[in-house]
Amino acid sequence: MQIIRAKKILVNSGLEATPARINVLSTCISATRPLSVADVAAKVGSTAHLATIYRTLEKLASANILTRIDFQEGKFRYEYVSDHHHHAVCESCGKVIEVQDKRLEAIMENVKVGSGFSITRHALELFGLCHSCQKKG
Amino acid sequence: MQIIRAKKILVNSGLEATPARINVLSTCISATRPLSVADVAAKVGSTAHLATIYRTLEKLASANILTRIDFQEGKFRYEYVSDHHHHAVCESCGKVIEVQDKRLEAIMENVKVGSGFSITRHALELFGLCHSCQKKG
DNA sequence: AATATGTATGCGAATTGTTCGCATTATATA
DNA sequence: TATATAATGCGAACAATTCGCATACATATT
Repeated sequence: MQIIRAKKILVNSGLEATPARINVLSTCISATRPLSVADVAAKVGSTAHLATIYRTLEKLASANILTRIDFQEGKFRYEYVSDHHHHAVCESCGKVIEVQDKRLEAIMENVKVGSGFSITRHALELFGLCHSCQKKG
Repeated sequence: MQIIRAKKILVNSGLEATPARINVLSTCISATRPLSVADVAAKVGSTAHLATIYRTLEKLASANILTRIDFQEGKFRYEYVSDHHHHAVCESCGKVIEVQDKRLEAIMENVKVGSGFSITRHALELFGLCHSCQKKG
C-alpha cells in the first residue's frame, strides 16, 4: 500500500488529498503496468465513483504525476512514472514491457521538424509479439 | 478526384471495388491530412452508411492500403500512405505536418527490446505547437 | 475547535465513437 | 445471365467518456 506516499505527493503538488484521490493514486503507484480506467475502478471499488476516477486521473496527469498512455485500444491507460520510458505491447497476450533506448531518447530530444514547430511531448509505443507468444504460433 | 486510381488499387489488392469503397478510398487519397471516420462520412455523404465506412476503413487498413493513426483524441484517423512517416500535431490548432527523420527510422528499425520481444510495428506521434500558435501565445 | 469557502464527489443522464446481427443487395465469375 | 459469396444498410447495442447539478468534504481562517 502506498497510501502515505500518495498523500504526500498530492499535498506537495497542491492538490486536495481526498480519499478518492489517495486511493486512485496509490493504486497507480502500486501497479506493475499501465492501468485502464476500468482497472483502477476495479481496484478502488466503491471508494470512488467512476466519474470521479476519470476526473482524478485527468487531474493527476495534468499535474504530471501520472502519464496518460495510449495503446490504441480505444481507451487510455495511466501510469505513475518517475523516469521517461516507452512500452512494447504484445498484440497477442497484452503483455507490456518497458523500453529504454538511449539512442532513441537522444534523437527524440531534438527531432528535426520543419515549419517552426516546437515539440513538447511525444508518444511512442511499440507493438509486436512477446517471447512466449512467438513460440505458440 | 481519385476514382480511377482508387478502383485500381482495390482490384490489385483483390478487394471488391464497390461504390462505397471507391468513394471512401478516393476520399482518403485526396486528403491532405489523416481523416477521422466522421471526416470521411462528411465527404462521402450518403453514398456509404457509417457502419460501412467503419468496415471499409478497417479493411483497407488491414490490407495496408491505409494506415490507422492515433492522435490520442479518443478516436482513430486513417491516411493513405506510400512512404512511412510520422506526424507532428499542433495541440492548439490541430495542424498536422509530416515528419521524416532518417536517424529515427534507422533506430526504429532495430530498437533493442529485451525479453525476446519481436517488434512488428510502432506508433510515434509528436505533439507541440505550430509556428503561428507559438506566436499567438 | 468551530466555521466559512471553494473544490471534489456522487449520481445519473447524455455524448461520442464504434460494433453487431440480420435481412437485402450487389459483385465477380463461370 | 445465373449463382455463390461478400458487402451494405439499418437500427439497436456497446463501451468509453463527459456533463450538470445538488451535496459533502478538505483546507484555510478565526
